[in-house]
Amino acid sequence: MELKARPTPPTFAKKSLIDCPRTEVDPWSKPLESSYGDGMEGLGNKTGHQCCRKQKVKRGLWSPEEDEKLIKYITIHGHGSWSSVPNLAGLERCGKSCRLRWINYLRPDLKRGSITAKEERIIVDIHRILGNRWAQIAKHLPGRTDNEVKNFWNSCIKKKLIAQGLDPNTHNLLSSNYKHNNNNNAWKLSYHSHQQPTSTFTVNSQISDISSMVMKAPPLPFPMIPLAPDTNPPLSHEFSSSLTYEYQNPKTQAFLESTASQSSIGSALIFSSTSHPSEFGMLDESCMWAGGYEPTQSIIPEKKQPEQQVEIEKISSELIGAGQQMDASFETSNFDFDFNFVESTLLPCGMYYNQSPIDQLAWDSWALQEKK
DNA sequence: AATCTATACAACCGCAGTGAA
DNA sequence: CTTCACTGCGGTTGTATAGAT
Repeated sequence: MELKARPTPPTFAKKSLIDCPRTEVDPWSKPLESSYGDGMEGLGNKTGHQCCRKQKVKRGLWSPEEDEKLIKYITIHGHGSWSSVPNLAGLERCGKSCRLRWINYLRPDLKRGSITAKEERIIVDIHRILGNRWAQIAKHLPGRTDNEVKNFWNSCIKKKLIAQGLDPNTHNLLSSNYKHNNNNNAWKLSYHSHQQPTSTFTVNSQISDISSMVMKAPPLPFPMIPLAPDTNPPLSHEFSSSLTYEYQNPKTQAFLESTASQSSIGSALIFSSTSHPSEFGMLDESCMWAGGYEPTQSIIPEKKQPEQQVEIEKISSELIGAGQQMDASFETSNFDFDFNFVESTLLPCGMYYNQSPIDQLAWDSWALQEKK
């Protein structure tokens, strides 16, 4: 069997935190040989994996030799039962460790390299709805693992949001609950927050250029972030349940209905509602908010039939062509697909966007960039 | 040059869910 | 119905490395 050659490690320099986008880490880089787990630390270790307690197992970083053994075995035999993999592959590791190594590092379909700005947007947008459900978020990022998403969130995005005065847990404004420290230009939580959420796009537009903003200027002053009109109920976790959010506008609904009747889309769930955007994910597995990114084939499951894919592309292009702007994600009985449009009148998460000339401008320039 | 500190990310831990015995 | 092994997930820790002092 032929194993994939390792790419030549690129030279890289660690960037400053502000630049955040991940450093150009060589995906195949390995620490010094001497640092690999060289003992049988798992033996008799009360805190080790259950499966490790019965046998001698190595722990710590994997050596290239171990990687090769695992790759070779799984490529030929598949993993089957993970607990039997170590023995069959000739590894002194526990099954759990093998599984983790394969899933997070050795799988051939993993995407190597830094997380892109686009992927970052997706992570932020979905996290806003789902919270720390890393595995769910990772499903929207082909080739990325939950561990990777989680690490990126903790080491990068979280800091960016805080630097903008946004609570990374709720994505709401931090206002008085976070105190800005002029010395280090950072926001620190001082007590429980209770604020208005920002619009989807507001967050995205800031994130896309946060490095320069933070570097060259103090953190964004709150007034730059559009606030909810007085006529709206308070948007917070003590949120009024009287307000109902609807995912879909009549125009798109009609369009999809007509399309569904003559295509493979079938029983598309095209309407749902909730009292708060944060509940979108809980409403129904088949309909969730996941706005903020472009229609993309990358999130379309591979199992999709070619004709379905063509259909999706057609719908996406027609919607875009019609100049609609709306964020939405649908799942039909057969498959799911996502659109990126923003129509402020439809989606409260994005409803402030049109009311802010700053955001409108940011949107336009972002959209322009994305087109290029 | 040596040491310290911060960062990124790989790996581990413990828990929950599931299914087979 | 209970037990147990297995798997998947989220939180946390460990470690190599870059940059600062």
